[in-house]
Amino acid sequence: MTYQPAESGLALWRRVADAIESGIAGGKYQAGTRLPGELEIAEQFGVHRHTVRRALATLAERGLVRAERGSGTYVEAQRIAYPIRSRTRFSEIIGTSGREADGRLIDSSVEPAGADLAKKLGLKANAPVVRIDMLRQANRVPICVGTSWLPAERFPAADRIYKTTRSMTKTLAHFEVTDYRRAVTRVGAALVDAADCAALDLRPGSPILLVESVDHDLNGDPILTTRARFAAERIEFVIES
Amino acid sequence: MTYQPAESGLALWRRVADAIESGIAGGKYQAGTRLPGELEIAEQFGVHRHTVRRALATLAERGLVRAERGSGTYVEAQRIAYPIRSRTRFSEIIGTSGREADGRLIDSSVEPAGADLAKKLGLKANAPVVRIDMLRQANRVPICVGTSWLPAERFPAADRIYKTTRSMTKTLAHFEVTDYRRAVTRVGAALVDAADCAALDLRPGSPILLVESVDHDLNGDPILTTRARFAAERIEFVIES
DNA sequence: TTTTATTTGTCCGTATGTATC
DNA sequence: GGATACATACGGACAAATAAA
Repeated sequence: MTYQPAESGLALWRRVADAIESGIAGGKYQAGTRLPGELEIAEQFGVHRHTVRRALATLAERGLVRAERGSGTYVEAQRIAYPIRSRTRFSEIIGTSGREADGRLIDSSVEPAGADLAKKLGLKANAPVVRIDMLRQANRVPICVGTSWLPAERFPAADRIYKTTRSMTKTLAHFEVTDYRRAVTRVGAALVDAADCAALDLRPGSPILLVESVDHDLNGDPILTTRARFAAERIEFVIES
Repeated sequence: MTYQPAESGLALWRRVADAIESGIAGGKYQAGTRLPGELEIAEQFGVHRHTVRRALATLAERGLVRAERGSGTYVEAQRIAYPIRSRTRFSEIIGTSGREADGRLIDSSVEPAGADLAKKLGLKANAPVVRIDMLRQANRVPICVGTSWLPAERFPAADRIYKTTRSMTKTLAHFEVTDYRRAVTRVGAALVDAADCAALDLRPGSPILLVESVDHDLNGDPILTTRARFAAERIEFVIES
């Protein structure tokens, strides 16, 4: 068990970290602004600069702040809470957070489904699917890039509908699918690649969240599967059981 | 819409990628083994090396393969599917996948809860909590490091129990909590820091999955909250709705 | 330890089909 | 139709890292 100062029962660096975190949560330090210098914070708490550095390091690891050598430590923007549940709609989620959702079609085509894709969508191998590559934004800030696939027989020219509606929900509604349910979601993480780096406006080496999902209509038939990359610094998934 | 060779309706590099992916899924290329060289694959499909490189790049982005300059391209180990549901138990999940789960206590103490922690656990500010830092492994491979907090009044010396049982489920059972439920899970991503880098046996700059969770007992009272960092290359979360 | 061959990474270029204005 | 931009595909050269002789 760790050494603990007798007076408080809490390691110094944890107290400093808690205080700074409270300052961010309470609005004392606004997103995007610069924190006081390490020496200044140290003086303020009456601790050594190393203690402040340890506190800042834990906050940086959790993505609350970002240190820039030679410049200072900055408060990161709060991540958008992105709930994953039976009813998961990008536009609804972003809209609820008080932001304006926007989708943009990057590319599309009709292709024969590979083995994996055919299985996910319950199709025969090489059955035609509509592929839609898209970029999704909240308040003009890119949130994710991804690819969706729909059965081409049931949803012919879905890509053209998406291009005008800029919303998957509206696109499906065009085909009389008024409601649908998320069946399964898989979440992993990786590093951004060069192409996504530009599309998502991220620095090279930034982490991204990989999401694979399958949606069913109300009869339980798969209608849509998506593979998306989210900017990890802007999003946090929330699963409520 | 993209240019497509008329004969097939599918871009060449996509066909190559699909074929290699099928080879991995079908066991033709086993995890950890080396794929044929780029030139060899190119000859096999009758395409240019650059076309193969594009196919491999997409597979690498999804974490299926990993290229090593001067050596070759290797099939990555399949990520462990880690379901997130009402009943989420590390040892059960790892055990079900045919692996041996193990937990190790790194550090612990009793501390006053900060504002955020007290709220999550439904305690008064500065109420004492037991903090347990731990490392969890599957087949001796580190999977995650994290910190759990429990109300100290209800679970006195929970850290000592954990140290011997090496399992949170067994620790809670010791306090007559035979069952508990995951209430909420938050998932983000970041880069590994120096300390976790060593603990998780990762290369610097590797992505990690950040997980914050709160568990309730069957009365709906919060009993446990955890903040963990998972090695993204070894784990994939699965949410079924 | 040094050399050599192999393999991936990066850059130059050319040609072609498609989409957009 | 023309001009432009972009993605695909091929060709070649060399650098950098690795592995084996």
